[in-house]
Amino acid sequence: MNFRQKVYGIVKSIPIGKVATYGQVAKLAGKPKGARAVGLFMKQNPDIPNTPCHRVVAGDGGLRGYAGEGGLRRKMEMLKEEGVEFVGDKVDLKSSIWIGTEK
DNA sequence: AAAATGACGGTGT
DNA sequence: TACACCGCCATTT
Repeated sequence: MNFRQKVYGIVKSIPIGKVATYGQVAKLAGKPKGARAVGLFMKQNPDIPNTPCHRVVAGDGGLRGYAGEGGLRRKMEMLKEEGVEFVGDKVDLKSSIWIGTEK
């Protein structure tokens, strides 16, 4: 499976009301340092209805960007609507971060 | 094949 | 805490 396929698969597994960081997704995909590549995939594939790229945020909880309509503003609204807790303009990671493949 | 780019992350100042 | 730099990865030109 290609790296980007893994990334999409992981992003699709993020539950509603939770978010994951680019670094976290990259790590789960097998590339702990591939956070940058993850963001690149999101930007180039925001049209995939099964890939909630808006649930992927930066390591500090800040929103880096969103290729869909409304940009970052819309992205934040969507997350809030799903139940993600916000602290100012950032996501409250300590309570809304997704524990991928948690065991 | 080589260089440039970008929705990142960590470290240093 | 805010800004600047460097290192990483995959894609695109």
